[in-house]
Amino acid sequence: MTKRSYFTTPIYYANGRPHIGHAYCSVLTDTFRRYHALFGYETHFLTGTDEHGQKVQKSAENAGVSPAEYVDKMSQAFRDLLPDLHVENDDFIRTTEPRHTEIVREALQSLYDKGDIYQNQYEGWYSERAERFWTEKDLVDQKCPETGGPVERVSEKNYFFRMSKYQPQLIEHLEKNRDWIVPASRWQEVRSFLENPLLDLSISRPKSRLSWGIPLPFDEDFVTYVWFDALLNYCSGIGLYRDDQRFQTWWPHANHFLGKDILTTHSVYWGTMLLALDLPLPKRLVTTGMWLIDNTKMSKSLGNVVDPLSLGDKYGAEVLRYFLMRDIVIGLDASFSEEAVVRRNNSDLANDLGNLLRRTITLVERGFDSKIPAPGPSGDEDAELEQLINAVPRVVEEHIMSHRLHDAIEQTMQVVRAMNRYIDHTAPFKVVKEDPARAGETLRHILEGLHVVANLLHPIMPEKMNELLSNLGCAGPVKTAQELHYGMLEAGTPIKAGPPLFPRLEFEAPPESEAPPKKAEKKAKPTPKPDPGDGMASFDDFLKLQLVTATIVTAEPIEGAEKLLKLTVDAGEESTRTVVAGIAKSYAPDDLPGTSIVLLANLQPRKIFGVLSQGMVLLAESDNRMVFVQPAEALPTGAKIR
RNA sequence: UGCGGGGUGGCGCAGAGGUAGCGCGCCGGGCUCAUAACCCGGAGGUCGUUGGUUCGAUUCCAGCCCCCGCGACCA
Repeated sequence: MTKRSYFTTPIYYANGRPHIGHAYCSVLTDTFRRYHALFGYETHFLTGTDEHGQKVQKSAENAGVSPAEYVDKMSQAFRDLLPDLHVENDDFIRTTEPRHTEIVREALQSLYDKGDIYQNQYEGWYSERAERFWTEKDLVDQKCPETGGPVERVSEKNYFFRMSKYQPQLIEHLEKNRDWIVPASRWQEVRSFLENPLLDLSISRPKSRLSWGIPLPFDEDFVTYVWFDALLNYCSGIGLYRDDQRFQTWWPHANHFLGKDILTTHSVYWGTMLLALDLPLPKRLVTTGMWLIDNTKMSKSLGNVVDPLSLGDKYGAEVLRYFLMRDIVIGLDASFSEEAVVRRNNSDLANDLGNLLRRTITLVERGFDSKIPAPGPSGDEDAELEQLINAVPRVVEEHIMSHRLHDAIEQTMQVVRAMNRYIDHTAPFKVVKEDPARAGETLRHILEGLHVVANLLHPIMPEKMNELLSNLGCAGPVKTAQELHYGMLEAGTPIKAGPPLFPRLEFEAPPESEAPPKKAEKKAKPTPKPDPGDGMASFDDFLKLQLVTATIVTAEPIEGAEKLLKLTVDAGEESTRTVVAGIAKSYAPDDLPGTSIVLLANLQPRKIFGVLSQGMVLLAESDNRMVFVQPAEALPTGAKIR
């Protein structure tokens, strides 16, 4: 029976540029695909971009182009990243392609026909300004909590997917398949999520508000929203409803790789969708952790987004791949730093592997006319090394099949370390003078070991390992790991010396951070992205702030909040404002009325603890005490501060 | 208060019911074929804390403390 594996990454949302997280997931999936191929599986690898939705529509508007033009460009950025990272995908799907949209419509229609999609009135408070609905609870003084703008009661048609109907079946599947979700802790998480009743899933948006989507086949005034649009790519991409044989070939062997942040959508939403569609569930969900930057989540607003392309340029795609695969345990978070990349390159790749290759080849060049030495007398340590070399392919296979990639790599590198020990102990560089045949035999052992190691690391660093294999006089990697064993190199084959395979790298600290951050400072919130212009605020920047004097009229605690007070302030306007301030630890509410303060009047309103705060009170902080900033003498309220 | 993830030698991380491992770094030695690489030896941990289950827990359970992410205590 043919062994098969079908691999997917999430389709990436075409509303931002690729970052290290995308690169990681793509490389990880690619690595597993290559390992499975090495272990005798036929493989198929699909990735792509998710291109519909509000954000894309809006970004396109902002950019002054059509959504189609916009996503063409963004999708290309993701597509280009793949070859740069030596990712070899078989297919790249875009959710705007007819081969996808048609399937989505057919799937929706079939669910509609069987009654799993139903229409219902959705009633809520719609904020024109925020372009979204709020529930009664969200509202603040009957205003939009985000913008402070008006909301209106809107009742509109909406289509729902009967997700709740499939909850028991999904739970059953989960219980019967303990290994459905990797790692096991994530399986637990999903199970506990399913202990609460599922709600049905809203899957539509009226075209009047969102035109950039796939129209519902049974109601063209609506487009489908997110779930059916995006998740179904995993099936449309392999021929669902179009090429049954192809679909049957791959779908039962689906391995979805995904970040832990989208586990619920993939296990619960996608799971129930498939049950409703009478399709089998994917074989496995492999949930990855996140790369943290300086122990903080990477985010645009912090300005710590790591660009995989520049890193690839700087250190080489394959060094980056090795780092990403080696320095994180699948499912756990790890912290990313360039320094760590350099360290990993130098210790594992340059010192251990590259240097071993180098010294071996030099010895073969000098003592054996650059040809693989003929077998010679064996010594005490030979058998042990041979055994190790022959065992490692199966060890790696076992680890890979249980998604323990870091163990697989570690075990492979152990062979390299063992060979460094071996070459030291057998000392061919010495022995060659009195017993060339014996020296040749020891070198053969190293070359054979390198051959096996190169094949086993090939899924992680395909080009570098091809180079290594070519140094050993091999045309390329083995077809499958089954044939991989000690003794595959032919005596007399010319070996080729090349430049160092993995040069040592120097870590250059970025110019800014000459002082490493102190431990004590770690607690401090990361500072927001510095302005491009050297951290200085321009005069114009300052003028944007409307600072005025004001007087506190009333003050009261906020229920449930420890540090917050709700203030009513008079800023010289026709009506007073409500402002929330974090001063409950420093001031008693009763003492506050009449206090003059400085108010930042044009701050974006924000709902805090159910109270809409319209502005910010300027405070100075000292010893954890918050102290009002006040004018030096009494002024009328509303006086401008410049 | 909530949800999730953590607290293991100087640093970065594995691990798992039976008296702790890996890499880096550090100290001492060796080698000279090699990319200041490689090899040998060494120092260094009461596995956050307190109870419980157990013949036995760092590994299981409960409480507590601390850290990180998300969220309503940030405006």
